[in-house]
Amino acid sequence: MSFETLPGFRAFYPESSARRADIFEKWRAAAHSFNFLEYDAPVLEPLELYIEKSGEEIVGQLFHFEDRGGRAVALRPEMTPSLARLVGAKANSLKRPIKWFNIGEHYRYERPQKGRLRAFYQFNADILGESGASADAELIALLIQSLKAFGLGVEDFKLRLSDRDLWLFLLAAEGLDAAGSAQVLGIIDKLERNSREKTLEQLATVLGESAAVFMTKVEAVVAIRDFPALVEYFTALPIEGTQTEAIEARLAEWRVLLTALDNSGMGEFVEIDLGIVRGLAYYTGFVFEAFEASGEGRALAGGGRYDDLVGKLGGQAMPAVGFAMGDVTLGDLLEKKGLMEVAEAGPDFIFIIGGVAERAQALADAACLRAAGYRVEYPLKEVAFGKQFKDANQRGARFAVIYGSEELASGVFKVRDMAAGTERDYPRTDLVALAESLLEEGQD
RNA sequence: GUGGCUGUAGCUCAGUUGGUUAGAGCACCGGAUUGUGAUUCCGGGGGUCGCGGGUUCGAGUCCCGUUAGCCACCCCA
Repeated sequence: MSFETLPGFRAFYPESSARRADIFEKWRAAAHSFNFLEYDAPVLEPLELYIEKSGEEIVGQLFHFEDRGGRAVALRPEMTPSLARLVGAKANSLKRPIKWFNIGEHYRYERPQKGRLRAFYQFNADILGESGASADAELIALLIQSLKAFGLGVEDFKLRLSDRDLWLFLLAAEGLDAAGSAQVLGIIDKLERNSREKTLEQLATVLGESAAVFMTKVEAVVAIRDFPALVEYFTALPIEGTQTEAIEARLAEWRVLLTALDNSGMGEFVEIDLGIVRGLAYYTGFVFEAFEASGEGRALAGGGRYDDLVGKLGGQAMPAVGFAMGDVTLGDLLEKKGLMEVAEAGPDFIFIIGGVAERAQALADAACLRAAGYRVEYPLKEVAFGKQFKDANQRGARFAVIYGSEELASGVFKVRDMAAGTERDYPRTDLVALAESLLEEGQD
């Protein structure tokens, strides 16, 4: 009987494990630099948690089953519902703003394809308890920094920024209620993927005869790329009274957001693009997605404001904004750009052991250096000298230390710098101090 | 869930119109090599040719099914 890895799941041999560790380290370092705190939640959750957030349709996309206690459970497909529950449960005692992040594996029962697997890692970051656009700016700055940390620049990726609130003004002007608006946003979300004819057809089912006129408005809005044009378009809308003030207020929020991003040095990555509205209906304000600069591929990261969700899932209402970044699309991009760290570091020291008699001293020294935190390797069986050096070379050792009868007889610590090819004797005094100076300064 | 393409050693691949015991390079292990590493030489392990069925005297090769991978659609939290 033979077994294979389940579809859409990956095994991590040391090389890919090293790459994954590198990605996690950079994500974590970025989050820490913005003073986000790490949290975690169960991988297995009540199925109901996801149905409550996303509706019954979600069940078909989940790994779910009934546990032996008769509970309907699911492997987490995303982090946000768990986060909302955690925060909601302690809402009154948590210092705000709450800035939290998580790096964890998520599971979705979907057909694997380019940039999408069934098990993948996500970096989630959220700011809760602050409704102002400064929070959106802080979060977006973290998102951009998290990508820059890999050496990616403006020529590699961009962040497409949009706003569902602005869309709602437009839709209200068309006389649409909440349900109709949600429907139209769903159509706009697919604008890029569908033909103009198909989009028109879909709009007509909601708007009837005004669909064609509305379509031209949509095309004008989606073409806007800079803030002055955005202001011009929305202040010129034929809308009166309190709505006009609301639009003014909304544009002021935009100003706060864009100014903060410019001041943080992130402005160059941001591109206004109201074509982004994001699929599910719970987003309430700014929404954004990061893409490869060429526009190819799936989104590198996506997020937005969700001011109503915590109240719905956690009981206690709380404004929130967050993003998620996956390891699969990012890994593909890093690979393509040649920015993927490939190998795990080699050992600091490999011991070359002459024979059974010399092994005792080598083991004692290895234990000493290992206790001090150095990476030390030695052969587990008796092997010819030449082979040991060859092996040390192949394993990428920084230094080889020779344990032969001559060295032990004369009481020296003979160290060979594998890269330089130099070899020197050192007195057998403080090995840890010697190791430290060798690794810092090398061998003269 | 739907469709297209592809499955021969760990990896990259060869394998003639269907014909005996399925090969190469790389990688791995051992040796030449009992005190010095990237070269060289020799040897070795590793395959139910993705799996199942069919056609045939005979199938890695042809046909059907299935499974997995890749890609696209649906969906994308």
